[in-house]
Amino acid sequence: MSEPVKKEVLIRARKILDEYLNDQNLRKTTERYAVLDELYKLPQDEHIDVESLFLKMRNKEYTISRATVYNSIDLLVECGLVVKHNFKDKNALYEPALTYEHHDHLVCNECFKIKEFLDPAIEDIKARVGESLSSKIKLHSLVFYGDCTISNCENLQRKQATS
Amino acid sequence: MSEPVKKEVLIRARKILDEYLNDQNLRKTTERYAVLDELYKLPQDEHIDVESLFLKMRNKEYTISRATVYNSIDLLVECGLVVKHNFKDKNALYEPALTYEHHDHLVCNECFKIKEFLDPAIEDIKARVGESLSSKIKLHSLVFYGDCTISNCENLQRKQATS
DNA sequence: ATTATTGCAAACGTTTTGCACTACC
DNA sequence: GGTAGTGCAAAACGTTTGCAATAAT
Repeated sequence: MSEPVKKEVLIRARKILDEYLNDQNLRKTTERYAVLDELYKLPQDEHIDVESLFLKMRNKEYTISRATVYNSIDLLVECGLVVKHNFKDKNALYEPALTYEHHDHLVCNECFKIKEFLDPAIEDIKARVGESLSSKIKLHSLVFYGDCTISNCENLQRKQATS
Repeated sequence: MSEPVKKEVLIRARKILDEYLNDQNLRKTTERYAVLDELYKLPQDEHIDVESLFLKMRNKEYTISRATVYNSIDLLVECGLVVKHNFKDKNALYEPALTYEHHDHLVCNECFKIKEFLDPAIEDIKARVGESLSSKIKLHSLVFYGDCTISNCENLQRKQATS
């Protein structure tokens, strides 16, 4: 299993949030930092939805409301500390933004496991398209959906075992 | 403004639906063909959501229910005649699949206009990623989000005029 | 005639909102 | 002390579901 983000990254993320809240004259509430912490504690390839994050936090020391999880996570997306994904047909999923290089996602059609990849050619496409359609492209979302070709995929086996 | 799909394409689409319904032993209801027709009447770069399609059809000769629009459109996606998109934060949007070559989308951050593009390098990325992550990639979704660099973008002006 | 499909309205799950209360500045 | 932000519950929103009525085979 992949490791959660290093402590230094979390510290850097907290600092960025500090600055953002200062700049925007927003208040430094414990809830905002708590949501940041929880998201940055996720293992590398895990993506979480708001409801799961809410329940997870409720099961710990936190007393936080659903509405505040929604508000805080939106704020974290705005200041670039968290990335929001809208994969096919699913609720929004979130992951920390500072942790690793920018990456894209491959969703398995069979077990729904999400794998990450990085292919620099996407930047070339972005440059060409931005040029030809007169747009300064800020963000992209690239998702592949495929069938696993590993003969006994552990994710699929685990999924079958539980259903 | 772009033109709607040529009549030949619609005829071809209807034929494919015929065959699909035959093969699957499903019934040829007027509603299924009506939804297909309406979607294939859209101008090239227009994408529509279920509610708008439902209202549009209700305002015409059709008497169709929301549930049937949902059911029919799902069926059309399954048989490959219609493509479903999940752009950031928005409801699902649909467009006819047979009309033009496969293309991807650039969403304007300012006016939300959706432009289409085609860059073959995406297929190279797909091949590399499929190989390295052991997946037979079937589908992809590539969306760029950018700021328009056209000095007086007509879409933006139109939007500002109405707000 | 049989039964898949429809239309409607109610139910569902996620997200947003309104408002009184709380805690940050 | 003033007000941004919270918690809660209700509302809103897109979508799905159950079921009786309808229409395709």
